[in-house]
Amino acid sequence: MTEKKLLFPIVNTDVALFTLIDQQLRVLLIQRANKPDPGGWALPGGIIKPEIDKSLEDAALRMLAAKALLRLPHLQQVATHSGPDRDPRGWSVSTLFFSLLPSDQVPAVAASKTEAIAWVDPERPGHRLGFDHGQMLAEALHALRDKVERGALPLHLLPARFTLTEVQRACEAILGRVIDKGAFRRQLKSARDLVKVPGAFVRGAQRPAQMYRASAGFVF
Amino acid sequence: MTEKKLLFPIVNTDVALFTLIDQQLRVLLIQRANKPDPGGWALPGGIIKPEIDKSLEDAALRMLAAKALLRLPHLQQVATHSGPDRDPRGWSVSTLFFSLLPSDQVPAVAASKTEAIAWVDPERPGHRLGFDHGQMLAEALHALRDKVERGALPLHLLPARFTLTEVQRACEAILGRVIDKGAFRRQLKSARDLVKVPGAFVRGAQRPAQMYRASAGFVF
DNA sequence: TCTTCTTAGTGACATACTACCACTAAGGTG
DNA sequence: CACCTTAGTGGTAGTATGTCACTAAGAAGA
Repeated sequence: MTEKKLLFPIVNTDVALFTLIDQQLRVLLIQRANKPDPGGWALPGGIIKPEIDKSLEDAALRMLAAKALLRLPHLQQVATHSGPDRDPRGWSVSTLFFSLLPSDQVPAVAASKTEAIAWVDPERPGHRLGFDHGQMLAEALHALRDKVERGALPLHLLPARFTLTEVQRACEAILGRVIDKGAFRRQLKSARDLVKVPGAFVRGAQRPAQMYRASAGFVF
Repeated sequence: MTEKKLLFPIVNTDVALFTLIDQQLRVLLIQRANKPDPGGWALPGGIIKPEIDKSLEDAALRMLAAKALLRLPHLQQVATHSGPDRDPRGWSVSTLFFSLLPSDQVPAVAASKTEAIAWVDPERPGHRLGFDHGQMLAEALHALRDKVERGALPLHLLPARFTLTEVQRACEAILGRVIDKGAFRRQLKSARDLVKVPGAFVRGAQRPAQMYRASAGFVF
């Protein structure tokens, strides 16, 4: 570390963007093109621009929008990391968010000319993560699991219409364990988060499955 | 807002410091002496100093230490607020923490020459709070309640040795409702957070009460 | 046409947990 | 020594949850 530390802290955001691919939980990593640690893999994020961002959330959404995600259905703060050494450019503050991307919108996330992307298993990212992003990813996953464990339904991972079994599979992918169908559906009924879509069924080589959508006042 | 906005965001911390006074939950407010909003009441906090602080937590502890609190037993992040207008000095980022002060250390917190202090009911602060500190206080209280509701024991609010009834009163003060003694003590037993202090009893006009202390590996 | 297979969807039971309440224990007080 | 107060324990009932069995409704194939 030979370069001079900045006088003001660097303020940036990072997002753990989760989705489902083949009913498996995946998180978005990007391969850095720019100054610190070029070629390294990291959570998407970057330095905020006070002249255009109205908040940290705003900044995080702006940076993801640059990666072809116009509207994210959800963004939740996890924690803020800080310190003089976690970013080689100097004293930095980084607010971590997690977000859920509907599985049918995965193709909308594309690699740019300069940055490669990868959807990886959040428990075994494979790529060595730069900065303290390994720890951050673990925290984001923990926050997501905790929320689902407490009964929140990760409907934002699914298309606008879905079956109850799809909701169950999404929860199982997040929690990493199988859930009993009967008990799970009991919970779904007691919560008021789901509404039947009349006449909409998924057909296959079995009994058709009723489709549902998130109720009006649903918040994850 | 006529003054020019700063180019870099202001980074500061705020702490909702809770304690028990007469078995009631109280939070520390200070009366601002300095530049923005002099005379207004706010949560203790301030701008970090990258040259001496090693993290946001470090900065928060340093500012509280200046108010005669050398060692705080606990500090937990709640959320980070941000935006161009929440602080009149310009675009700012503020990380909110909450902390618990043992009730027997309340006298150690003293007003300085320039700043008055007040211990107020977090649900009805009485004083109008500046910035967005009203909202922040509500969030900190919610985070504390949520944690206790999920079974965490607020032992840091109590002296090093305490009775089971004192633990129950502390939880009741936080949650704002009475708790059944039988059910509460069952929970205490199943958790492994408490250890009897042999031979230590509190005597009064009734059966003596066994004293306990936090177990070795206890974390709030 | 009818059998079989697969997943949707419901219900029944045992267990675990918890709210509510009653009871005994062990001091002090008058 | 009767009585008051709080400490501490245990029991019961109602609720929530895990486990599992069963029926429902289509497609596929003999």
